[in-house]
Amino acid sequence: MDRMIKVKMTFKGGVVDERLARAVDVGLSLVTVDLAIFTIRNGALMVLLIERGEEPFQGCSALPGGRVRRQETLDQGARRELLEETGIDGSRLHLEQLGAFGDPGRDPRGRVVTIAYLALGADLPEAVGGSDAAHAHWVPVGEILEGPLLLAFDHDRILGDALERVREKLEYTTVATVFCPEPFTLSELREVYEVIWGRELDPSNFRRKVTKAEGFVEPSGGQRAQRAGRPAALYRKGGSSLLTPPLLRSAS
Amino acid sequence: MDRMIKVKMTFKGGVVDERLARAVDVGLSLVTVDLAIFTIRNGALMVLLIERGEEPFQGCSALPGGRVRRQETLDQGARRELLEETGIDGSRLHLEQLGAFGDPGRDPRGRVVTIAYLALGADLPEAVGGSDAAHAHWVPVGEILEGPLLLAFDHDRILGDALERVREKLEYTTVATVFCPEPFTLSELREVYEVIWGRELDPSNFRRKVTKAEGFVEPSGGQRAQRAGRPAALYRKGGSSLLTPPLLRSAS
DNA sequence: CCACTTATGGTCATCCCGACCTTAACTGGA
DNA sequence: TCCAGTTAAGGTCGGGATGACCATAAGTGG
Repeated sequence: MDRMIKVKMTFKGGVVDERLARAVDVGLSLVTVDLAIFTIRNGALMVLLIERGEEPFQGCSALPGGRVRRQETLDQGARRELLEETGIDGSRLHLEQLGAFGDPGRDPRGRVVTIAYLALGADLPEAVGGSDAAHAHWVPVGEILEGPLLLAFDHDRILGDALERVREKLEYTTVATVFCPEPFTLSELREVYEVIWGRELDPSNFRRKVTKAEGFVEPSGGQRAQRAGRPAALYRKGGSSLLTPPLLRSAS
Repeated sequence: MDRMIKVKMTFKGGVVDERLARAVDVGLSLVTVDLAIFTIRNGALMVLLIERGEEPFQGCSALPGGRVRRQETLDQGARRELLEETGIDGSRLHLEQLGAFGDPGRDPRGRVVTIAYLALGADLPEAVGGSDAAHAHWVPVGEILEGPLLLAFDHDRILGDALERVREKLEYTTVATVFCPEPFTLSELREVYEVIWGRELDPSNFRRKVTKAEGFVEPSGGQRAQRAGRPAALYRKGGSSLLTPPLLRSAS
């Protein structure tokens, strides 16, 4: 480590050329954030994808994301990209780091390490503003993971990890409430679990668990008429973030 | 992004100077891996620390780690650093990514994003080989988090996150077995939980849970005499990695 | 007025869990 | 040799959580 290393790099139009590769030999890399943004629409779990306008993977779908800037934390970078892609400020939204993905070769331009984030929200807008997100659209998660559509880079893997993380989070935390616009009914909250876990839950037992768990939901008063049937009571999210006891997905 | 950006950087002796900061404006960063390596010795949870031989934080204790090389995955980089620092090949060892830490200012030399890893193992050697690890030593975790010893960079936070991750992992996975050299007794496995959770568990109830959980441990035959008392039966780790039902830390 | 739908609440057997007791098996000292 | 001490192993028992299921409430539209 005592020798002098000189590196000269040239960037043009976002394309990082081979000279970047030499820089990587001393530990340099591009660092980006990518976002797996989930919401529930029409009874399905949707993820926000953009259509890439440039190489590599031009025309492919990909998770939204971008480079981390100099003065910002990784969380701030994720929040900024979220705002640019969806126009959401992130106050009524759950955001957490998923992990780092940095296999060499995941980006043909050279070494790029991405920090993946998981974002969950209710009622995220259909038409997303911002310059980068001109071709952003919501896609059902089921269609991606089981269909022929392939995502750019290693975004399939990131999406798969994000989905598994969400499923686990529903068991041990109260995060499911962020999928529901307030106030919400217990049926709406139950639908969140059913959609994300892909199986039906007993309405009665679900109600018992949710109302008994301290700080999960609290009655907000009032009722809401459904299309049919008895009106449902309304609830707000409670103060707890951890769910005790947990609501485990059982085999049955 | 259509303009041409030229960056010239100079590195010497591992010190990244201010010219790196300009490179960061286009998304470049140093990427490192840091390892929180835990083992149990003398009834205490220990973490491997090194003494830094150079600025910044010269003389401070820090988690072992280093730069990610060009051709390796993040996991491979972590495994390589692990081998260099401990001489352990990692076959009888649990290694998983903890997360990325990249606050600007966490390293006074400039923007450095580190991918933190969690490593758990049994019987890790006291004297660690390798050039970088001349001053490596095991330190009880309790002394660090509650004592006056401050770690370099943001390694306090990484260590805290790693500790919380381990505590959670014991609840929902069978990873506790990697702390025990095989074959082990159920008392030895119970001590793992007691040391990491910082509370005592009922031996009888612990035995019931562990032996009933599918694939957690399996009898290996034979017994081992203790210093006093009835000899204990020996077990090996089972085939499951998920623990169902989980072994929750309760309030009582 | 009735069929249908959804919400809400209750029952009941089962399983899990924490607290506690009992017995087994071995060590070491009187 | 006998006994106290120690650890392992297994059982009991009440409370709580859970899943399966049933019953009633309270709306809708015919």
